[in-house]
Amino acid sequence: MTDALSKRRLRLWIRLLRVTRLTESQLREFLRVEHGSTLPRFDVLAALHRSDDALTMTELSRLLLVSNGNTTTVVARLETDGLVARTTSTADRRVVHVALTSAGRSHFEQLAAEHEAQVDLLFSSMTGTDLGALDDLLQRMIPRKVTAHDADG
Amino acid sequence: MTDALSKRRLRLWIRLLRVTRLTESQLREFLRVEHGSTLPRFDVLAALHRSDDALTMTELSRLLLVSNGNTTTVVARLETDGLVARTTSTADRRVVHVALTSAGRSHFEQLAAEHEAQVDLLFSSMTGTDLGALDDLLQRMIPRKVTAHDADG
DNA sequence: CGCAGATACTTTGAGCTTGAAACATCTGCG
DNA sequence: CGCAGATGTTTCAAGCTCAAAGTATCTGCG
Repeated sequence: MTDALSKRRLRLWIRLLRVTRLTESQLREFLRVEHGSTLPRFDVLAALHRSDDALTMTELSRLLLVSNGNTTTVVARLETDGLVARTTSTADRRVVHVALTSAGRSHFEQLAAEHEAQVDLLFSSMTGTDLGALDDLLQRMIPRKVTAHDADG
Repeated sequence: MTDALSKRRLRLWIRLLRVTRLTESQLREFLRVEHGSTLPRFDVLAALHRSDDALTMTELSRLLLVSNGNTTTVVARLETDGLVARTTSTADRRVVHVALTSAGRSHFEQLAAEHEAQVDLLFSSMTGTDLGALDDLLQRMIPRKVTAHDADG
């Protein structure tokens, strides 16, 4: 019954998407109402904070799984707001280093604590055991790259 | 160790988001390259197809977890392309019924089969047992609505 | 050195997405 | 009946997102 399995995989994907969207919409609401911010802005700040403050545009794009053009616009806005600073690399003048400003750092640290509390609340039904099991499953769920050739077979 | 649990929940959320984004980007690519279409278009067609072809704008928005304004624009485009039809309800003239056209139906059925195959491929590492376990976990993971009051406590 | 291709980033055009405001219509209370 | 508030949809402004095209710079081969 390979057929049934593929249907189950599809249903699972839909369910996964649903949980993700509901969660995202809650977090978006939180960021907007409490901090006048957005998810993509938060994501950029989080990536910069986690990496001890020095990422290139390309690294940022890859970490966040978004296009390079996208990163440009979000970072540009954050720069306007004084939360990050862009500096052209001296070693390679094509490269732009993006770092948190001190304002950006303190802004994010405040945000991050509340964000973690929100996530904790949203997933309060998940026990330690659940988390372990789910983590294990998601680890193996990472989708393999599908090529045009795969679909032919 | 409530603290550690909240950190684990946060890590789990990040992991979940990552799997979802990777999958979405693969499916987006598939729809774009193979069919010149997009995920939101597919989602609307899927909802209409599943519900035996008669949904209002509001029902559609709720099913897809997107704003009502968003639904308007996606449906408008699908209508332009002749894949769906809008008709004002006679019982309540505020209400718009959206249905697949026959072109839309056959277009979607073609698409759906290939989409299911893609998902099957993306998650080919997931066994029947995995699916059962994950399904169970996701069921309980559905985030509870967080209110401003919750965060105060 | 010189130039061909690779790499880093930005710009562009189109579509998606949101929340809020505007509009149309309905429902129910008096 | 009449109108106040609720409900369904669209419009709007702003921001997000992508892929493709464009610009700047670098690297390595000759």
